Amino acid sequence: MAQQDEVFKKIVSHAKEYGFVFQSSEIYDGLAAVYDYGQNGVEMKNNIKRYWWDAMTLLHENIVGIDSAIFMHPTIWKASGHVDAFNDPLIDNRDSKKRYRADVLIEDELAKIDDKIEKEVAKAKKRFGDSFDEALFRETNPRVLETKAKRDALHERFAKAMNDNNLDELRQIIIDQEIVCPISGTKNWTEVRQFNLMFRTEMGSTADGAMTVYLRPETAQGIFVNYLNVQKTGRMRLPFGIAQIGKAFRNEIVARQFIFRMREFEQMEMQFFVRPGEELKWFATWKEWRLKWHKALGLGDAKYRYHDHDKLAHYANAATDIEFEMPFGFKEVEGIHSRTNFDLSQHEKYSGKNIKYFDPELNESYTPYVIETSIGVDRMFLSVLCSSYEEQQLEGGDKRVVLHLPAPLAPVKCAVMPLVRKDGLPEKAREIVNDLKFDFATRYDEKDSIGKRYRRQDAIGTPYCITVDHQTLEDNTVTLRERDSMQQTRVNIAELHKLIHDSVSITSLLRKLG
RNA sequence: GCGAAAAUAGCUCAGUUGGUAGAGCACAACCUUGCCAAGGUUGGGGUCGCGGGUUCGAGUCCCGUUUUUCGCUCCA
Repeated sequence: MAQQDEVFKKIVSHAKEYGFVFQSSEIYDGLAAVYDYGQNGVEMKNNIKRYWWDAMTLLHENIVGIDSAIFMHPTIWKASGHVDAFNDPLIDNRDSKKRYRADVLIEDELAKIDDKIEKEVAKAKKRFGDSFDEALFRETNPRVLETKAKRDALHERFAKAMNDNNLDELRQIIIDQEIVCPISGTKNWTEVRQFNLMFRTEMGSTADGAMTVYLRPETAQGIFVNYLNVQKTGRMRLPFGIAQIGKAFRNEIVARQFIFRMREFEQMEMQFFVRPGEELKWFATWKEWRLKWHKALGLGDAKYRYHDHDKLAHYANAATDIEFEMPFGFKEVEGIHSRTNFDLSQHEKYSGKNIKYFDPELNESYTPYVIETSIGVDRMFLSVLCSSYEEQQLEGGDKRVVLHLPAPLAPVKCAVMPLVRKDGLPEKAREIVNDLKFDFATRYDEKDSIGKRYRRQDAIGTPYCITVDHQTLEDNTVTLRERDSMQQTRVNIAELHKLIHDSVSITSLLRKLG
């Protein structure tokens, strides 16, 4: 395990050194769990997205894409359950390490004070028997009145703090009331923190007219609220799917492991709408299709496994993860969920609009069931990077660091280099670049020894290096050097385009999917 | 969130009991060689994460803070 940590550290360093991933805001000491993609990272990430997008929208005639806005009507998040599920002020006790809802602790305290009053009343009742005037007692007894005054003051203070969402005040109340942890019995409390999954902001430039909106915590809802628009304008018939790639935002408490868990991340989600009762059949189909998509990259079949959920979320009736073996263990890369008709029903309820699908074959309206496939772009990126990284021992004691990226995902497809920087070889190499650059990400490099230049390309996973030598000037042939095998073949310049295209295009991957 | 460790050049790291910041690689220019990195010359790049304190003097000691990593916890 320690060795694997070392490898992961090297991969993180490599990602930075070669322009794949940088810490966000690095010159300002960084921003926790936020990362930027560099010049090579963005190319690879775009290739991953292209592969997914094309696999969804080109290979399935009943799947179309959309691009919904990050801002959505706030009620959408009420309907989806995101607002209620994560909106509590939480406080930890440092000694017991238990976490409590601050408002519940204070409510318990209020209840205790109420008990005190009731006890006082009960005591008096016992003492005075039948002649006891309870109402009068409550209104006149000084001890009851004093306790009740305290209670009301506390309640008012608490209500105001909750209303203002004043977390410091909530903590101050807990301290002032000397509330102790039921387990440790101590008052060693942390700050009160709002545990809120969603990032909140305001829409509207004037303070009084502003409305609270959220940065979407998932892209799926943008699909649900548009599904009928797409169905009607695209003349879609069930079953059909809507695909979307976009940023999502979650205020994770613990965000860690490089780009595996970030606060701002990118999702590729596809919601597949089916007839009620057919959802489990489609769930099984998508489970299989999605794994096939992963395996076509050739990162190694043994690196994948399913993880079926035993505990299901409130909206699901079946769920599985596709896990990938990262240096820190098997981790979820994609989730496939049978979400029932939960989301669409909720939106129907909260919007008050009829968003049922009219099925012309059955001649009836119903709320479709949904199969969701949801994959994290950044996690996908990390899995590709980790499984491609190798420190290779070569014959003769040499070492090289090479990224065995699937060629269609590589940020640079080919590098053209003159063997020497004279005799017209650079000019010839430039000619080749100027032809290839229209179709492939192509680099030119003439600096340092040829071996060094090959290694530089290995480090960023460039599948092909094309070298121009003196023979090139005579017969228009070059050497084509392949990254993984380091084998060189002599080919005519006219053949380059096809040779490269056949292995670096996204199409070559798609064909494996049939 | 709790606990532990770490932070010095783009990367990997050294820096003695506190005394004027270093190496290798990388980068730039020039020369040389020319098919699997690490020839020569020269050069650029660091207020040692940030803030405060102790001291005549802090990369080094103390406090705080930020970020990262690991374990626990939480969450999908």
